[in-house]
Amino acid sequence: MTSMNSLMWFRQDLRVADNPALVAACQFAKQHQSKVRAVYIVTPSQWAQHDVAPIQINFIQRHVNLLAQSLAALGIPLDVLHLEWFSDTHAALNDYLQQHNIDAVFAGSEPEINERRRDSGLIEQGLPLTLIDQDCVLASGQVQNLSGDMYKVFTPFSKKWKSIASQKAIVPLAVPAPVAAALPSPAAIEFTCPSRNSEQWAAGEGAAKRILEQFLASQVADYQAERDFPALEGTSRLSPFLAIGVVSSRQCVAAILARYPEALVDDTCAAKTWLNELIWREFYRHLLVAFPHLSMAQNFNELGKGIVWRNNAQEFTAWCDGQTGYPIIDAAMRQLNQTGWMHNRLRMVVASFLTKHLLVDWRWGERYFRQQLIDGDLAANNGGWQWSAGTGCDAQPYFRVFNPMTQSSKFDPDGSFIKRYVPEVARWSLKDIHEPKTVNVNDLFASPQGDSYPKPIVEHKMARLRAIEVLSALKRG
DNA sequence: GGGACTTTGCA
DNA sequence: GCAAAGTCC
Repeated sequence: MTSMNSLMWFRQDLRVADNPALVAACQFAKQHQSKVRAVYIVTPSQWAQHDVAPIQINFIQRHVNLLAQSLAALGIPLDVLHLEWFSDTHAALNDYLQQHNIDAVFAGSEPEINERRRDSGLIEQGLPLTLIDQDCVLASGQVQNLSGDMYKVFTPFSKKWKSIASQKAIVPLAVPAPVAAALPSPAAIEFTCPSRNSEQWAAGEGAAKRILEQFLASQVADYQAERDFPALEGTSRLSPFLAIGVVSSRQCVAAILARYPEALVDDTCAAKTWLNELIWREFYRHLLVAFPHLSMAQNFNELGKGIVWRNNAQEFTAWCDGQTGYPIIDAAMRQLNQTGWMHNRLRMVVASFLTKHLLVDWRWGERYFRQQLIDGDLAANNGGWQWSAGTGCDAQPYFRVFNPMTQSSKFDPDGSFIKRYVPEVARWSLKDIHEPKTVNVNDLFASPQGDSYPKPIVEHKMARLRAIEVLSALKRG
């Protein structure tokens, strides 16, 4: 005899609110008057291969612990399975299903190729797994151009996205009702993985909800004006939560619509710029599903294969360490290294500098970002890097090379962000901070301890022309 | 400070 | 024909 229990398998959807797979698991159990269990699977080797940042792993661990508590209140026990690779999942889940008389497994879909292969493999091998689209407001494949294909340009995608979304009720799902008596508070769970303290970030669905509400109440209208200034807290700072699904994009869009009901149809809406950022996220996820080679470190645009990267290892290390001699670049990289997060404007600036000025393969930078970022997300990270390198979709003309000096004076005009992370230049003039001299007279300020600051690693004008020449030669064929 | 530098998808 | 997170002169 079978007891028809159900299993909720949590992955990148670490929340009990607006979680359609969890709701499905609870409904299944209710129909069959049976029980619900939940699992989270830790795969250190797979994560290492995917370059998941230790700080993100720590953030996930904190949320799995909080999730276990929330689920206990609903009468759902959470087990954490420690495996190594995705390929170990089938055997482990099969055992688990037998052990607990489980007949149905529910999980939210994920866009990355290894994750999708794992899931389709499990289904082929007979695991009773039901995947439910949950990581986007509009599921991959639902936003198509008139030829029935995925868009390759953001603006028409976003227009179509809004027109479809405006026809739909965007209503987050409630937390499911308890399925059984509350369970005792679960024991703390620790992953056997490299970990790096993420306590600088509040954790939990409640914290994410508060950040979202506060941002919408007081900042979203100024987002367009303030989002480009790293010294300000002008961005939502929700990316770490979105990346692991502590908050869903549907919750974010619904929260926008609660305050700005016209957001999807009125281009002058105060929330439109931030809404567009959420649509960028969906765009990149849809792209990852439509073009699986993006998950495999390949150029979106075939032409990218022809770029002869310089790939100078010392220059790459200087970039990673924040020692390029361009204060804006170094401040940005040090923010990443010290906090596990970087302001979005600066992500574009440093990516342009690495790929264009230094001609280092965008994959090197993309990988380094994933290794450091608390909000690491393959789709968005890859999309952003390829956009910067000029190998991506939404093609920018190849001669667009960010000028680090212009970007510096435009977006950190008083140098306050730079000085926070590059104290060596604190006493420099603003002009020198924004336009570091190739021959560095500021060495005079170096202290006897030797905390001098490097001269610019590359001269802008030469590097710009060099990058444009490499790319234009490619276009000429 | 406005136009030139460009390619490509999309309607 | 329009647009695309820029720079240069």
